[in-house]
Amino acid sequence: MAKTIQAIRGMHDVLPEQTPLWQAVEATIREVLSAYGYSEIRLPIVEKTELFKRSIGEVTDIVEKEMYTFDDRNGESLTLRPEGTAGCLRASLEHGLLPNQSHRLWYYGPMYRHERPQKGRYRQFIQLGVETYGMPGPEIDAELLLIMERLWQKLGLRAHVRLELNSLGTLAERAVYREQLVTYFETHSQQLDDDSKRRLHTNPLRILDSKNPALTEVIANAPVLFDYLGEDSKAHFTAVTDLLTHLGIAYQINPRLVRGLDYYSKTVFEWVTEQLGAQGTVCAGGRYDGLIEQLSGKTGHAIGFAMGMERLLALLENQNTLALAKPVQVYLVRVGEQAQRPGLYFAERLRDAIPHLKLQVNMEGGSFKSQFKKADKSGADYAIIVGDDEVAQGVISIKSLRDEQGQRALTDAEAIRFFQQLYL
RNA sequence: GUGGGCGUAGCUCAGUUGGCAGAGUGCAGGAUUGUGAUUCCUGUUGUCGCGGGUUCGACCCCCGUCGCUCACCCCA
Repeated sequence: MAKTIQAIRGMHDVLPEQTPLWQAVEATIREVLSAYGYSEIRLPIVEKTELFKRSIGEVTDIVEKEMYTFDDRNGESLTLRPEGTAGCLRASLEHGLLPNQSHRLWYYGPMYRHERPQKGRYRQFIQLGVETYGMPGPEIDAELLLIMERLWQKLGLRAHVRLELNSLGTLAERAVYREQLVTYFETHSQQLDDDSKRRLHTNPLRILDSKNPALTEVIANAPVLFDYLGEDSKAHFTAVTDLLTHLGIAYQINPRLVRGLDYYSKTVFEWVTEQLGAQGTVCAGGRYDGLIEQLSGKTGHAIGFAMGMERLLALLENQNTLALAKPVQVYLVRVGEQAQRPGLYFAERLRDAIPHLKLQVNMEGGSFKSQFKKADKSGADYAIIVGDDEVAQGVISIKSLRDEQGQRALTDAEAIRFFQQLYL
């Protein structure tokens, strides 16, 4: 058993038992996004390493130690995408969707980060990404949150998530604040733990988010980012919160909310839950106006978010709010030499008559008993029986597996009509 | 990268101060020569994660290793 090849650590199979839930969630997501006029964009999973280094930030953990990077045959360094924003923006710039245009886009697919797996954190994980370009005003910030609000409600998860909100200001404003913050923490460095001392040089804003209770006091007395924001940033943030209030979306301002990626500015947000242990962030995002200029040299506006699908599914597994599709509605049992071909032919006629009918034909053989067991296990509503007796009499037998309707013998045409009335 | 817990049948898990490897479930067959889900009977599944050591003897003790899992870090 140990010799058989296993999946790569942190990369999981979604088994048939789980796929109906995934499909239901995916359908709900498409429904909500299309209600707001968003278009799907499909992007490569591999990009040039340089793209991620330049957009995410050279000194972030993702770039420093979590990327799946390898050399192509021509010696060029390539990387399995650790997130979607950079690739989406790259594609949009490359194909002239930017700048000076507005777009509302979404994508869905696997991302890769070489981290130690734990609950809600995997090396391959599926993200839904939503990105919008060309809209500087606070209304698009609010629209993204409205989309999520609507999605939570459709999924029956509204009570399980909380919206936290903050503004990081512009890159320039944050740089000034960052300097002040580093100075402050340096003068209090004897009160910092090892992790925080390390962050002082990598990502000092992260210290504010520390889980160490010993740091509560130092953090509480630290300079507050909001005081360093310019008039424009403050007005933008106020407008966003005002819109949310009037649209009836509950939120909490979290002045210590700091996104991990370098490119964020102004509005940032996280939807968090208490139910997933340490990985409580299910959906997060923010504005990244500066990244467009960074990658293209031209100014622009962008805001988006990403949602972790495995985390969403983990939340959903405790619920029972979605109607899941059955893989099989009707199961056809064939018994006896004379019944094999006629059973198969009838199945095709039935599929012609009801194209979306989910009809499975038993080909495993076996006794009546075992075929009925499989019919029952398939979850089908009805079993169709084609046996030698039926063939001799020119009929098809139909038996309900979910109630006490009993069994009936019908001609082919009657049987087709019977199922048409039920499923067409 | 660091630390804790756990690896026994397809699945969920018992097990013994070191002495023939178990149950439930699933699967197959039968009771019912053509009828599932309930009931009863019978049968079936193992390199006890892998490698080494100690021992007359190791699923059990020791060392190493791999995997899973949870937490730190970080993030969706």
